[in-house]
Amino acid sequence: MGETATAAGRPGRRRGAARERLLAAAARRFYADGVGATGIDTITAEANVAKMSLYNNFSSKADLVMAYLDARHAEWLSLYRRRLEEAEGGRGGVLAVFDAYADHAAFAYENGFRGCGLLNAAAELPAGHAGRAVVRRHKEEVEDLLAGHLDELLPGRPGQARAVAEHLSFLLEGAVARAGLEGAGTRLEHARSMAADLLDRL
Amino acid sequence: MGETATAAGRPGRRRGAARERLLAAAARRFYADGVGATGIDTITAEANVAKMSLYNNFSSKADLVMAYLDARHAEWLSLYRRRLEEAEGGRGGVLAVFDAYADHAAFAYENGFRGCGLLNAAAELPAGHAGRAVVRRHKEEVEDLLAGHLDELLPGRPGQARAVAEHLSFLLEGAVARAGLEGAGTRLEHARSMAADLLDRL
DNA sequence: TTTTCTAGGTAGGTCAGTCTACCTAGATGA
DNA sequence: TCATCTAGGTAGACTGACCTACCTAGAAAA
Repeated sequence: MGETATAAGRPGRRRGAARERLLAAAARRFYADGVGATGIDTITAEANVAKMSLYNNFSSKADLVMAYLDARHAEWLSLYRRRLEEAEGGRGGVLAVFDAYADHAAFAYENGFRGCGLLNAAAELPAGHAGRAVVRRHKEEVEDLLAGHLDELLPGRPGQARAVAEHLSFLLEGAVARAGLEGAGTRLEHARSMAADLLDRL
Repeated sequence: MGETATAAGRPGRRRGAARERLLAAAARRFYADGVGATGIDTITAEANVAKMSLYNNFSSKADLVMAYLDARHAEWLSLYRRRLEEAEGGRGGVLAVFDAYADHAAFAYENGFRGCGLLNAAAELPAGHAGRAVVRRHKEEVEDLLAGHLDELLPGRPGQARAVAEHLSFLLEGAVARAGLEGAGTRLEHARSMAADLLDRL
């Protein structure tokens, strides 16, 4: 690699940096190539980190996968909160959820957009794996957020709010899946306007 | 296994049987455990077939995966056609699509329902893989079928028919994904009644 | 001085795919 | 009806690549 051995020449020598670099590299590779298809060596090489640093920071690859899932959920949440700051009212809140997904889709992924990273990971995980529960909770949380905004739009009608929240969460989930197959965000734009129409007709 | 070596005692000795047994075993394991997590040896063992029979019938594991994807698409289509026979009109046709997915979900999978087998496989396949195009075409075909039934319900309004078809296909796709995370068909029932409501309001 | 990093290696397993050597059901032809 | 031929089946060893997980020895940082 022609790199010098001086500390200045190596960006990764900061204390605690290995964990961050590992998580970032794992997120890139897990999303672009899949969890099973990504080996330990690939991740440590991309993170510019020694193999043992992985096992000093995570107890196993499975542990790293769980950290990836938690991080991706947190990442989406922060996109959502940023959108929410600019949003107004229940309608704005609902659309902020859709926009947060669009923001996530617009990231510069190496192999293009491939759908929801959490759902893709869940598809690979074995039946009882704890990671599948994380993904399920993420989807439920998104639906809950939608329900909260709809409560604002439908005061005194919590039943309808929940039903519409489920409808919108299916719409969003389906659009993300289709967008992932096509590598483009068009389907997400459609879903957003479908959601807006649906809110107009409430 | 205590099996005798006589031809009668071995079910797999019929000519051409190896391919069928391999496809059936691959379908079970690929769906329940994932494509990447399922090895060649597992499939041949479950099919009660020699390893060479796999390579006599398929050029590689990738080839077997493609055959699995085609077979699963064909399987869904036959479920749909069966539902369509009992269905009446455009409304019945739309609901037949939803019912076909529910039928697929009700199969006795070893690890329970895990969502759309095609979408799950696509999540594991690398970016340019031909299998991803198969899955994409399957989803487009489903949307086209919906659009055809909606043309019947919305004569002279093909634009609206296409828009509603996209909406319904997202609804269906999202519900399947959520149902797969939960291992139950409840979400699919909800999606079906959402679709019925939506048709009533056209 | 202690902690955390580094490079690189090792152990033990699993993977896809190939090969050899043999077997058998069923079509073909006398 | 019987002998033969052959496509497609069998069991299982084997190769080379890759996987996770852990280890070592020394450098760097705090």
